[in-house]
Amino acid sequence: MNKKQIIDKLDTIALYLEIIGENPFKVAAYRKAGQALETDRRSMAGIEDVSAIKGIGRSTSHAIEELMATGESSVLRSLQGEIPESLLGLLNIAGLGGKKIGTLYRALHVTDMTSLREACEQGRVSGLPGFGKKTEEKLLKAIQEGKNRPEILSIAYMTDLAEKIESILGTIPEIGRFSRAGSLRRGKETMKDLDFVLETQDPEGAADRILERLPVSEVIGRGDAKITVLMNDGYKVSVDFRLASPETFITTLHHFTGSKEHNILMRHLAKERGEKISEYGVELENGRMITFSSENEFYHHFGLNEIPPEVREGTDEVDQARRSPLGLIKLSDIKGDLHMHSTWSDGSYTIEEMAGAMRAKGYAYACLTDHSKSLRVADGLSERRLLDQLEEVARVNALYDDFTLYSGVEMDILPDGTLDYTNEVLEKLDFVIASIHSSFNQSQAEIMRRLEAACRNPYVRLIAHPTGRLLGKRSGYRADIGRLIKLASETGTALELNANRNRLDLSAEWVRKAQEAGVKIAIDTDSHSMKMIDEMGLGVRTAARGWIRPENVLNTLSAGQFADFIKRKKVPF
DNA sequence: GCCGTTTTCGGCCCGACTGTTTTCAGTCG
Repeated sequence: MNKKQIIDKLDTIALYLEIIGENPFKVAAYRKAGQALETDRRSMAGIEDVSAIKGIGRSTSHAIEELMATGESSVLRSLQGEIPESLLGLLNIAGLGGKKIGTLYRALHVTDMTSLREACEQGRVSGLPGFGKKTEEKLLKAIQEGKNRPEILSIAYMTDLAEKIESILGTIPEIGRFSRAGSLRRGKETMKDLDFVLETQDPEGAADRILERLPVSEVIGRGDAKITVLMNDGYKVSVDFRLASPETFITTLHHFTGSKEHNILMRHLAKERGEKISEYGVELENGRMITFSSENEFYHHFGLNEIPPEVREGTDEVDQARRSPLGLIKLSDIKGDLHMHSTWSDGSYTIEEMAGAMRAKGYAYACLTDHSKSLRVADGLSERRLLDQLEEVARVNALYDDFTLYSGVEMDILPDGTLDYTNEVLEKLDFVIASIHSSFNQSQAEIMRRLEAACRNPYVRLIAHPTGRLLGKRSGYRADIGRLIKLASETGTALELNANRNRLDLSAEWVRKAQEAGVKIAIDTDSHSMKMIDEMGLGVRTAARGWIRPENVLNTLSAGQFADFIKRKKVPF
């Protein structure tokens, strides 16, 4: 059994314990043991003694060892004998937790969605202690809605929705500063809901305006400090608005950015100092409450270097930040964009317009990388047009003395493993990207043969969007990314982190492994329009999630360093 | 169930909101 499977089993045990009404700390202990395993960066094979890990004790280490040896757990088996597995599914229903499910099972023999719905319809639920008419109605509604609401939505979808919401929040006079919080602010690829923190002196008025101006389909909850609504924008999405006073804005933002696990780490740290953290501030030992003007200041108070939202996942970020600055990549480290398209293939703006926009962004250089001839749908360039394009690149370059446009191409790796241009053509270009746009259904061996051919070509400097995935839409081709990282390292080929919100390809997890292997990363927008140039921020944040440092990113090189890189021949990393 | 140069017992992160209650349990994040 691999680590992920073991963690899942520990979580399942916790769910069972929750439903049978076990001591909540015992429930939490199984979850914590799982988290402790996840935080440990070693593989299961690399861990000699699981009980030596903090948070894993006698019982949990026994369960883990059993799972490793046999794939089964005696604790889990006996729980499975006690109550039906189908009850676990009920935990997905809003408003139901272990206690209530336990009551429903014992009193009404409810075992799954169907029997719960019947019990509600027959009015038997409202008679139970702790349940009432309203609960019964809510449960019925939650069962209905659960069927047509996806459990998680992609960062692409949620970013679009967040932008719409923000454009409206900006028009509300009762609201001062506001910020995204939660998973979206941390840059997670998928999430269940949206969170915003709003600064206001008039919570009542702010809440009224929000409900008037946003397309809200239902108000789930409303209090003095927060409102929760459902917005219908194709999917029904739950959105939380947390209302904070100007003084408590930063601590509230920190609290609702999470993650929950990160907050727990921070509160432990506070507790050791005799202090207490809440969304309202930090309560000192003498009882005085203090607030902060930035999150940076908040972390400094605890003797920590700043921890960006992207790595607040409750792993070891607090320990790391205590030792030294995390040194993660920031948007301001980016000096150029190495992947963009113009009207010569499928872009919407001319070469001159795109170059001007890149320069206006403050970049020192950019690479023009239109599509190659085989990508007919994108009007890929023939050898003739590609060579003609060099003249236009030279003309545009002559316009600037503080910006360099490099000539390049995004060349297709064909299904048979050959490349779309000969080396005689490629050697005339400054920067060659290779990527797969066809025959996604090939076997892993065939896909890897293509990627290997590209890596071994002396002119290919970068593999773009290495997995071909589209978040929430398609999983990509069958690439073995572990193997690709080895090939990239051997051949000195960089790997892309494509910043497009629909791609984020490679993912944070994979770029982290690439960095560990010494492979350089290029964070590119793959812009087809001027607006898309701004997607760089999301790419950088995804890299930060993978703990990427600027020195491992190709497009953090200064103008001079990048010019040298272009001139040099490929060598292994 | 786990943990400890404050402790081997008694804590375990903290608060909002809802619906059920007449002061609080359960759920959620």
